[in-house]
Amino acid sequence: MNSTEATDRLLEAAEDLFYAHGVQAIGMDAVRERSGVSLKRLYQCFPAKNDLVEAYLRRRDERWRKSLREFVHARGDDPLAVFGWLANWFAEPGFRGCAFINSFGEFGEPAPGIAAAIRLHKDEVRAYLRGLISGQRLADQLFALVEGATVLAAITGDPGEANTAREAAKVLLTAQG
Amino acid sequence: MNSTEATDRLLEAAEDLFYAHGVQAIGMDAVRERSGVSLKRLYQCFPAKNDLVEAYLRRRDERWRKSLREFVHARGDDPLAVFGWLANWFAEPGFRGCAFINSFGEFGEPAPGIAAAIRLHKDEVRAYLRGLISGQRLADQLFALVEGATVLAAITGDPGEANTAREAAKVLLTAQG
DNA sequence: GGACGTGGAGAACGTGCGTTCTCCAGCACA
DNA sequence: TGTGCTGGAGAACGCACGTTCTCCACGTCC
Repeated sequence: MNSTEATDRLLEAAEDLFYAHGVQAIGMDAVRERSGVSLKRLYQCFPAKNDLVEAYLRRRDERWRKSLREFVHARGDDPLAVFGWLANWFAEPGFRGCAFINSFGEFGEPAPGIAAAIRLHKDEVRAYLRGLISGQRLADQLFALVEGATVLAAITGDPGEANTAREAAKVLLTAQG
Repeated sequence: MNSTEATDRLLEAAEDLFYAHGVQAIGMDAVRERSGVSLKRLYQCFPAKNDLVEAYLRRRDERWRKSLREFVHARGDDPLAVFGWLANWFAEPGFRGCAFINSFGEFGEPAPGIAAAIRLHKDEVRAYLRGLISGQRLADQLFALVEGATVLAAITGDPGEANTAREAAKVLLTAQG
């Protein structure tokens, strides 16, 4: 197994475990076991756990936004499609809310790289919405709805939060679009 | 010092520390030091850390909602006042987002009492908004805005998220109120 | 005054975990 | 065949922390 395949496997395992159970609840040994990569190799790829966490967040950001972008693009870049994508996401088995919000809660004072990854993700999503929607103010309003729906769906376990947010978004788009 | 004063001091210290740094980052010894209550007494009042965490959340829920309720009531129970209160909260030094969302992120699989306290808080806030706003659907939409603004203000550090949400709320209230 | 219960200070214990170290099997190469 | 290198398995180390235990000072009742 070469080094890039090892990092791939590690990131795959890390994402599954960190997202499902929280970063702090998962030890390096669990990542090793799940990935099948030895501990020695693990520390060659990621010198410390923080590095693995940061890489996990950055990779998840890329994949998450790509999935959203493609879904929405396939629907003619209709801003409301964002909420359709959310509905699917919330209904997935194993949905546990936004990995970045969860990580923000998990680390009182995150390591600089981790804090940066969290902020970057939100900045990127905001930028995406601003590109999708004419009117920066309107885009930011929809962004708040997206975040609120995600948090509430995670805590209450009700995927219907996506529809609530979607209806609000529709009103906002109609009134201000 | 009698037992009720000890629990008060403990809860005060726990809230300060848990909210500021996260629950996991704070050891029982830090709570002891800050409260001035001996470890023995601490474990008499709260047999395990989980019990202290749960009590912290339940107390914070009561105080948080009381503060919001009174602020809004003093402004004629205007639903938009909710967002004025948020703006004040976000601008407070030491604001670190919603303690319940943070705790949800912190514990992958929370102890049952803690999970219940988190869910209860959101249920209570939702119920409060539904009482404040005619139209359950509209109240739920505003609830999503509240949660989204809180999360974004915490992560970006920008208290202006309250105004963004407020403007959205105004449009929703006008269109559907 | 002397036995006794109460409560505090802090040591001690057990465990989990991030990180490093030890040891060895397998292999390339002379 | 002997020699060194690579990488894996897993033990070991150090530390943090939840929880319990030890010891002792102090006040209370016979």
